[in-house]
Amino acid sequence: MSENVGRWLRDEIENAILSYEFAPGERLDETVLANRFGVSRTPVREALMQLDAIGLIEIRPRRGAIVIDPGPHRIYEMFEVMAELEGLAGSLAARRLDKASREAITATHSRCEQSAAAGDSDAYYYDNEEFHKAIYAASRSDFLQEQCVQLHRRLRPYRRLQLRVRNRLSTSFSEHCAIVDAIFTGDGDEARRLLRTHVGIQGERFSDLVASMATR
Amino acid sequence: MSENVGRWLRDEIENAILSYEFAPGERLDETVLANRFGVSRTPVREALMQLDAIGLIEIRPRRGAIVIDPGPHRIYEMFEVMAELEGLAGSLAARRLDKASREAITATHSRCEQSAAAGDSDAYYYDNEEFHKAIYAASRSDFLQEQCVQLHRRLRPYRRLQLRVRNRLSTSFSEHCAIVDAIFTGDGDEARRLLRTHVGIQGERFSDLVASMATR
DNA sequence: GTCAACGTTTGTGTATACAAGAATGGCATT
DNA sequence: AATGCCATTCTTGTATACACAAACGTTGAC
Repeated sequence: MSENVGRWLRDEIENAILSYEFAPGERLDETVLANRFGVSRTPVREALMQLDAIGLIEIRPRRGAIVIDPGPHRIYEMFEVMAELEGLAGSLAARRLDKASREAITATHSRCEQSAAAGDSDAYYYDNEEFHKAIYAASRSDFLQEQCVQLHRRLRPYRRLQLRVRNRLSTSFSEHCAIVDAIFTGDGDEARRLLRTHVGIQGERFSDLVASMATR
Repeated sequence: MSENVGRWLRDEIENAILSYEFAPGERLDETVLANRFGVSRTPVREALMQLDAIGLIEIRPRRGAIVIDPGPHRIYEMFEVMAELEGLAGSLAARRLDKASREAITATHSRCEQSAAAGDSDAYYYDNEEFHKAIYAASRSDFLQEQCVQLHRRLRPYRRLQLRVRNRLSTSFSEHCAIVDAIFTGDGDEARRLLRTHVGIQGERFSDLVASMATR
């Protein structure tokens, strides 16, 4: 639990939104939330203001807060930006790689290998996250790392859907192998290119998924 | 003035920070701010929470808020990310250019030409901003556009310093010409490359500036 | 029967009061 | 004289109360 109620609530509500407990478009009543978490309206409001600033909810003056529904198109746009940022992280990582980062990438990469081999998509989902975070860290750019982590977090629910797709686990892992190779050989441009497609493909897959659901 | 006091305060304090009225590292006392703006502490706190979420200030639990001092290195990192995002915007703009965007770019571009010819760095500063925003808009990616505008805003104070540098106006404008060319001919890769260096060079110039001030 | 206007109700926006934690200064002790 | 501890004070964190705006339902008129 966090140091003060406001931040704790922010994390709590953020998780609830990201796990679809609070559905997109749903109205968030301050009093209801306050009762639910057993606190007064004040910290609830503070949490909501922060979530509004992050862009997870929208507070319409005097009309309450609603959970933002990004919509398929916007989610695709977010993946597009994510791809670009990860590409940059990869290219910087290739240039600036040091021993510690190299070890971190190797470690998370082999954990991915194990869970991919076991076909455990839940484990892979988690290990994959750590792998990507290791690359952000290896970029040695604090700002870039923060931006990546934040966007990664917001895209989490949409990424989760995809690993269940047939063969995605093994494809994803073989892409990882090529990325690790490029970074370890110091080929920044190649790392950038590979990461951009590796991430970008998720946006496209998401689009396909939505399209197939819409036409069904 | 905005629709409610909290948001108005957020903008007000944000501007004060970006214009160095509240210096980096300075402590922001809630009561003092409340008195200064003639409101109670509640909306002040709400404004501060939002600024914390955006990353302009840091709220240390039970110890008050301080204005974040990014420091030269972090500012360089921010320019690096900005360069990447602008590159993406340019490449998308080249691919998706429509009549309206083309006209907007042309219009802002020629305004830049005029103020560059007049040697009016203040006017150029403003026109340059509009030119870049026209490119963001031309990318037709709402999310990317928002991210760009936000980062652009945060980097504003550091960009302002640089236009005073000798010859920067004409160099900047000739870079613009090449960028417009690439976008209008639909050469996305070239637009990306040009924009990346056009923006990236500002980060480097900023570094040089800081270095020269430090060794003086 | 339908639409508009008014009143009621519900929920947000702001202020204030109170509680709890951190900083600061003084006093005592070594 | 310096350092450590305790008390006081100041500031933040949370709750509550009140004010005001918006939505909804009801009633009346056309």
